[in-house]
Amino acid sequence: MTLPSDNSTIGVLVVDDHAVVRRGVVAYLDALRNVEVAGEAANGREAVDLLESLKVRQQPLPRVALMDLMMPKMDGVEATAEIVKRFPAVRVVILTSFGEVERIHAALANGAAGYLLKDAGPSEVAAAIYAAANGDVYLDAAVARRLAQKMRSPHSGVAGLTSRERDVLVLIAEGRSNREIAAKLVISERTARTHVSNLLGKLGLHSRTQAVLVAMREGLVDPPR
Amino acid sequence: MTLPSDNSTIGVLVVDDHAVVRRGVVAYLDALRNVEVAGEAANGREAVDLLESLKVRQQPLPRVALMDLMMPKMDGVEATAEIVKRFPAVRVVILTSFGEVERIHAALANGAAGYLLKDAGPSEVAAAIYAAANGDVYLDAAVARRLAQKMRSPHSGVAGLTSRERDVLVLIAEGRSNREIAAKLVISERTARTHVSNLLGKLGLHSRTQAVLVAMREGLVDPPR
DNA sequence: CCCGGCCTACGTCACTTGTCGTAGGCCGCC
DNA sequence: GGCGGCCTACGACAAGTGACGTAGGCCGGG
Repeated sequence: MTLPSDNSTIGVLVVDDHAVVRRGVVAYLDALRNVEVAGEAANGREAVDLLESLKVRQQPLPRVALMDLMMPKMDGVEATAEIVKRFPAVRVVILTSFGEVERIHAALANGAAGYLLKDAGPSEVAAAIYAAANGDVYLDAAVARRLAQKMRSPHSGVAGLTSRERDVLVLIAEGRSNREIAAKLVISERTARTHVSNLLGKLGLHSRTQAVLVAMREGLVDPPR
Repeated sequence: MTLPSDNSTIGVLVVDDHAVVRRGVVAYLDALRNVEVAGEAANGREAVDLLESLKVRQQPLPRVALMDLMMPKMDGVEATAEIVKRFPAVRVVILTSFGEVERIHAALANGAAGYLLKDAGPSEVAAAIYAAANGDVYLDAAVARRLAQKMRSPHSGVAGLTSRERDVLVLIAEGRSNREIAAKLVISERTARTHVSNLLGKLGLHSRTQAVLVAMREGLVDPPR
């Protein structure tokens, strides 16, 4: 674990919809001498608003945001994009329960500076914060492995799909029929079926029901609640 | 919030696969004077083993176990059943992220003494522990509402399904075809289709793909990981 | 004992889904 | 300019799916 290059205290914003988790993270951070909890937020919207209000009051922004994915109001992927765009000085580290390849991709593509799983211990959280504050990117070992795994086989996962095929897959995972998909995407039902057939082939599946599970597993859609 | 009837310290076993969550819960509990963390476990198996080893060494068992659902090795529902059966003195309180009706039912049917959501604050956790220690059952308000809601409409949710139909629904939610379902359940494919058709009707659905989503929403199956 | 509900099973029909091949228009890259 | 990939679209066919009605055996409650 590398300490940050300067000695100043690192402000950290904790974003999670579960109070228990925020409490746990804060407990982790309290044990770190050069880290200070700069605030808490229960969802992405709150986080952005909080940063905004700090900015207008010309108060110092936290250097790092520890953020859950899967929150109401605004999820972590959206919030990351928003924060990276509007507050480039704030480095976003994802801290989430699940390692879905698709969300990992999305988060990193949106400028996340790290990705942790919630079974991480205090030292990993610390390492990720220090890395982020230093401008580095920290990936949980399990996450990195999963990412590398998918990289190696470029045509196995959802990564091998075209953007249109992903659109279709998302709709399949919402329980839509081919007809509905066609209507939503403003294409003919035949074309929708072409996309379905092609994506099933690429994923090595034989039915849309299985496709639903793959879409969930890869984090392409939220589990229904 | 009612304090426990006697003054002795309440031992609490914390069971969750996420270290951060355990840390948060422990932080909650540390603030309660008459509660003591009696141990931690990362899954149901560990929890049962820990209780077992305490028992053989004739050490006092915790009065309450705070348990997550959805853990590797042994999930919370199974673990609850096991603990209630083998260690009746230990009251199990569920503490989980999601309020799926089906799991709530399963957990309570297995003898859980409470059901909390992870967005609960410290006071709710405390109330649930005290209630459990007193022999009462504590239900999170949102959970109770959801439960009551489903009670009122006996034939809308998965509750209206026969046990065989639930079996079929679970297999549908695993992406199985009618033929596979028939093979698994050792019935004819026609019969499997009868069950499918009947359960779709009861749930007000028109395709097995939608049934997958309902099964997930109700907690009848785990989201695929 | 009879009734109701459940599980089993079949036939039939309509519809949906998935496969295969084909093909034109568009766009970006070399 | 040519080539490749993508999106669009169709025909035809096979297979899977879902709806409806029917029916026998079993079991538990009144």
